[in-house]
Amino acid sequence: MANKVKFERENVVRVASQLFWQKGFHATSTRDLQEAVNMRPGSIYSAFGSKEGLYSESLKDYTVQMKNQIEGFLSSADTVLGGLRAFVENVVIKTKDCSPSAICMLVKANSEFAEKDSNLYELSLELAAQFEAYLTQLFTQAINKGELGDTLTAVEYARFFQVQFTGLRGYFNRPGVEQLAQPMINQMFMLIKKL
Amino acid sequence: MANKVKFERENVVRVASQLFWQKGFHATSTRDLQEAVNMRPGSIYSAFGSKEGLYSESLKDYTVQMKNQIEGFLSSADTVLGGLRAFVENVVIKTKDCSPSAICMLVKANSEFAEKDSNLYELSLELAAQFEAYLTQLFTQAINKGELGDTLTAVEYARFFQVQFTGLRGYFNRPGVEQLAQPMINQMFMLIKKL
DNA sequence: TTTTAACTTGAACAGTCGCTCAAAATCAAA
DNA sequence: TTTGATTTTGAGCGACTGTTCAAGTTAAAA
Repeated sequence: MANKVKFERENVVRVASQLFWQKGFHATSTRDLQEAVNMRPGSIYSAFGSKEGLYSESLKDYTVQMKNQIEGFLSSADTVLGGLRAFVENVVIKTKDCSPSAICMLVKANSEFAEKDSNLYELSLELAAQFEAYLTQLFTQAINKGELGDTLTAVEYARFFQVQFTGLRGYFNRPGVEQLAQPMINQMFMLIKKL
Repeated sequence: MANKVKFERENVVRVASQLFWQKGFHATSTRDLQEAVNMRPGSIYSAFGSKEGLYSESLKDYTVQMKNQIEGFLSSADTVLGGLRAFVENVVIKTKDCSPSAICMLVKANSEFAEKDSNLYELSLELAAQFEAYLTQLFTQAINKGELGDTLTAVEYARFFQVQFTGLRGYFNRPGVEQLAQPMINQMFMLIKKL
């Protein structure tokens, strides 16, 4: 005794995620979203509760997608560092045209939500902490496999990676510097190994 | 035969700058600004033309202030690198409470304005390019003074500095990681010297 | 086929947005 | 003191915001 939902929740979230990533939360209107996901306000609000609810689900999905992407590169690489390098190269170099922004959506979120007690700010912190924990796992593997020395702990490598990665993505969020990407990524991984 | 303006343009821009830096352009309403600078809409609009005009002037002022700050640290330091280090330490560590955000306002601007042909996006690019040119000057001095080798060119040092600095500021835009700041800054300047 | 709970629709609400402009206030020059 | 150009004021405009909900549509269960 029911009617079935006519939209695929995964697709809707993915489309919303792209729009939010591109324009940011505040500059994306609910009418922008309605058009992008082809749903009327009532359906959106019954499915996600609010604009904030949809953003929340979009940001969570973004981090899942990012981890999936890393897993993909890891599974077709000989080493953990090789997988991470392929991931960084893909994000910084190859997706310049098809990605809504060079800057990580998590970083954008952390930058946009200023009030320290807002739900979305706290969500961005939580997801960033999860991602750091995930990276720490990967660097633990890299150390155990002998790819890296143990002058730094895994979490220290993870922090260093994040600083470099965020810094690079910010730097390449502009036109005309494409040819600098590969040498700077080479430098980044050279530094990781020499730390 | 006239009336004189009753506000000090510099102060108004500085206050507006803090608010924009904290909340971002889209999340700052003209009524927020009116209250913060204690001016009525008519006065603001006759002085700055639009919300965008006031933001534009605020962002320009921000970069001037940042350069002034660097000049201050340079003039009371023995070396260029020492001055830059004092600046970085001051920004990342000491201003955690009194600064609207750990993240550079220029980086926030570059991240917020997605449309590549918008005035404010192009302004953020222009100011970032100016800042890179300024840093390049400083690293040219550092090389000439023998503080750094010349395996990298001045502009390459400047790019490396920006990536590190932006990455660090992004990483420290969260609570509970304060004690990591000094070691990571030490690491940053160790790397610059060893490049 | 009828019933009925679930889903979709889109007009519309109350509030906020960036911004305008006629009127009032101000003060240097005449 | 009068004049008149300039600045300040704040009510209010039209557009847009996030969100609601009564009415319409759908399809599984009876």
